[in-house]
Amino acid sequence: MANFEIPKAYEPQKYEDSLYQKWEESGFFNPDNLPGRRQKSFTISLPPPNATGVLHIGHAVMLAIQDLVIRFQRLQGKKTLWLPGTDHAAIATQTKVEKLIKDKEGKTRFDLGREDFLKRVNDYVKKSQNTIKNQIRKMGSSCDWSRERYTLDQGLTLAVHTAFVEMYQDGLIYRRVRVVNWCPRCHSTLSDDEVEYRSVKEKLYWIKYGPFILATARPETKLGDTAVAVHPSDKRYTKYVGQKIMIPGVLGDFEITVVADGAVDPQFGSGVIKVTPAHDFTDFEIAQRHNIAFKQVIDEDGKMMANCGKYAGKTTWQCRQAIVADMQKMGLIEKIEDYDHNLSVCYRCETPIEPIPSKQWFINVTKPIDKFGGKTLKDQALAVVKDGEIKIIPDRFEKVYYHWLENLRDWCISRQLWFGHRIPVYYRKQANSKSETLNPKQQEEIYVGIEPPKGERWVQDPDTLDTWFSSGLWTFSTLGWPEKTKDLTTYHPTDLMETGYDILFFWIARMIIMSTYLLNDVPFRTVYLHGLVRDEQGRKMSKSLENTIDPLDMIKKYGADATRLSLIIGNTPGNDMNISEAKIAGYRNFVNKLWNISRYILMRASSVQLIEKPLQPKTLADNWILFELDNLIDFAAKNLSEYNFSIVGEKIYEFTWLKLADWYVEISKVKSQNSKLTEEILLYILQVLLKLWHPFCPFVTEQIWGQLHSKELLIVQPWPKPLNKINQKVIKDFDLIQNIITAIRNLRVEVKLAPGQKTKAIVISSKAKLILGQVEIIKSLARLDDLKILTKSQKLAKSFSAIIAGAEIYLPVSGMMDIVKEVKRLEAEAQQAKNFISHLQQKLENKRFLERAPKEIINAEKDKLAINQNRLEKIEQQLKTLR
RNA sequence: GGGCUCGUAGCUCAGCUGGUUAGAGCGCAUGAUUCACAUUCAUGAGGUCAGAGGUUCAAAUCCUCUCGAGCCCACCA
Repeated sequence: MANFEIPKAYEPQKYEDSLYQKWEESGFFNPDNLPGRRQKSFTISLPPPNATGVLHIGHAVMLAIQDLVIRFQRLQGKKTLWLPGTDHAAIATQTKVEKLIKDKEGKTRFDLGREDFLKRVNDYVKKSQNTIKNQIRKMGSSCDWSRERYTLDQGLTLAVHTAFVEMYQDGLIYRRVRVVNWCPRCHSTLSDDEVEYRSVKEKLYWIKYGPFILATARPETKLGDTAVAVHPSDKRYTKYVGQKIMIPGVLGDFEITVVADGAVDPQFGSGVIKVTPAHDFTDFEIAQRHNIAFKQVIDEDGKMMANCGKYAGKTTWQCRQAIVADMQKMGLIEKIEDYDHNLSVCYRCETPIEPIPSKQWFINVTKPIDKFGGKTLKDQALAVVKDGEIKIIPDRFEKVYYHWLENLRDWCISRQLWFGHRIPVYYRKQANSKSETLNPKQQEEIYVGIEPPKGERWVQDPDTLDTWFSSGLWTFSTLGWPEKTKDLTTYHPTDLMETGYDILFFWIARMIIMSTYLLNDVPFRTVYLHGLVRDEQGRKMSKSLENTIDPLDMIKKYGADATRLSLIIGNTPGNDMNISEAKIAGYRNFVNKLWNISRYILMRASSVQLIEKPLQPKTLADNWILFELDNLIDFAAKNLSEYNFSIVGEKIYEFTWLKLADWYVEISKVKSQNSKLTEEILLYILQVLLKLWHPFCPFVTEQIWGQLHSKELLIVQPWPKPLNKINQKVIKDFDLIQNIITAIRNLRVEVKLAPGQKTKAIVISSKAKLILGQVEIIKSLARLDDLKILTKSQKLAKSFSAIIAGAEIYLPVSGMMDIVKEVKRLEAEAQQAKNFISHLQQKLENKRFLERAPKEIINAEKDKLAINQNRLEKIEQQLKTLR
């Protein structure tokens, strides 16, 4: 016995923080400090959480998976870099701070002014940024904090400006008036992807429209109508096409043009639509095709403009009520129907979107780029996935990606937010201008550059860039781009991008677009998409349902290792997973089991040391467990490098608990097995197992490793190598021994023997020699005081029996025996065997089966038949004896 | 309207490119506690693999349809 004490139960809270500190101090999170010669690099860019965020279960999955991969690759001898950072998340952060100020002081950002407001936001970010970073540490994430970045820091800002200028110079960034998604609350544009849809019950108004009757969900936009459109082949309306018609309206008659356009569905409604070019995307396009004027009637606050007469100043909703009432009075409403409608809302504040015309900056995704041989941004982004330069897991998302890209329209990148990267564009104010704050967008003279231009009267564009513009550069801006740094050449392209499928478009696609254009290279080789985490009933977690699971609570209660295991095992890529506290508690139990297995091994070892020399297994059990371990090492390495995490976790779990703890450890307690070799084998298995488990549950494994008198931490150990010495036959042999033991235990329960009570047993088997060799083990694990082994069947006194493949087992009767019950049990078994035999016989009599099935299958079926026929025979003999 | 995922024991899920008498964990039942661990151990009950067709010697696994749950995309007023 070793002369040290290990606590009976593993208490993660006692060790985790100091272990993390030890790792950080070791410097091994930084690839530059890793020991040994490491040629290949392996890089992951951490998807940067919002700087003001707090760790939620979604982050926890992401961190668990990425840390698993990075730790595995580190054990594999790679130069591993996991680069962390935070995102300024322009719209999310600004919205959050605006709300805080509104709630506390009742002020808007406009009350404070740009400068003050930004100061408040930056202070808030600074204050809360450490929260998320420390929470990332709590998960055990082995990321290189020395390379940590923030999307608004100096280097990344330079990258953003450089990217903008380069794209502008290549003509890929342009400014134009178009109808854009406008959030009246944020007071900003949104990209198409930042718009979400809510299905709502609304009204559909059928209105009389001059000679037409048509339906609209938004009668207030009638004030901005300039045309009516019908389908070119719709004969009903041909006579009107090209005409200008006066339409009676609530503000008097107004003139519209009738146009024919393919966008109209003649089957739908009356086949006529009113065209409001300024406040509808389709209508804007129709108007452009037919050169129709547009009339803006809704302003940036979502209110009706001065040109709307008595409706001016009303919100669109108020205006709708008023205008409908007025139209009803005028008899212009034909009917009103209930209507299920998709309402577009802002993805950050849920405010309904108003399409309004506005002059904004866009990225042209369909312009041929000279230096790429005429390929467009779209083409390039499509090609790298189609050509397999980037692999998406699971691959079904590749289709989703193609579909999105193929339908991508120009990306609106300017935002009227204050928080974010200011657009590096400057306008020259006219010298004679009186106004101090002249709207720069009306100026003609423009300068686009990384640094502000020299000279007088230059005013910077007030707008900021879409937050996804800067995160699109994340994989390389964090490595020093636009400088040609050593990090950039060493670690880019990154190897893995691991994130939720919900930001495939927002982020993954944008990164690919930006990287293929700016670096002429992919940002990453593999994309692994995880699913959403839901509650145990599969519901989305939300505060209102009170079903959220806070990973920090779980870490406190069950430990980071258990939390990680529960998020990885049973989780497959692309599919949502359900999680419950019970599941986490289950893995807490497992972690404790691993702890106690180690405790047993360490306490029984006469000297604890790393096993470096090759082992020579002696017994059947030794050979068996080492064979299983060898298989496990290979299986784990292969599948982890292919990103099959769950199955690997399950297999190591099965090995640890069901094979090692339940069998080998129990066998090692048998007196006859008590040898120095057994101790060494146990130590060896432990040392291998800790390495295999380390990527999954780093804390407990590192803590146990600390007992093994290793010079170096577990985190930088080499991945284990299989011994490759073992004979396959041991599996079958050991199987028989296991089955005999289980069968006896089974009989003991059947017979209601007290667990502590020893009994006698007789085993009849052709493999008597094998069994004889394991007699001590069988006696011990099955609690026998005597085991008789016979080769041939012979007449025995009445006894309980278990007939298994390869052996007959008899338990002599002590006292009275319920013969009727025992006969019943055996008859049931006989019947089962008969059914199976006839099933096999049918199969083997089928000519087509014999002709077409592969030889191995046929032979396997024949073997099964023989075994079961033999078994049936034995059962019937026993039945005869009993009767 | 287009596309995708899922439907296997009471619950959560494994079962890959078709070939075991369909598995695991939790829960449940019975029993066990000096001897690493009750955050434990032993044993057991529980499923015609959503339904219907088809392909095949062979289908939970491949194809078609139906039903049910959910997600994504789309300019249908």
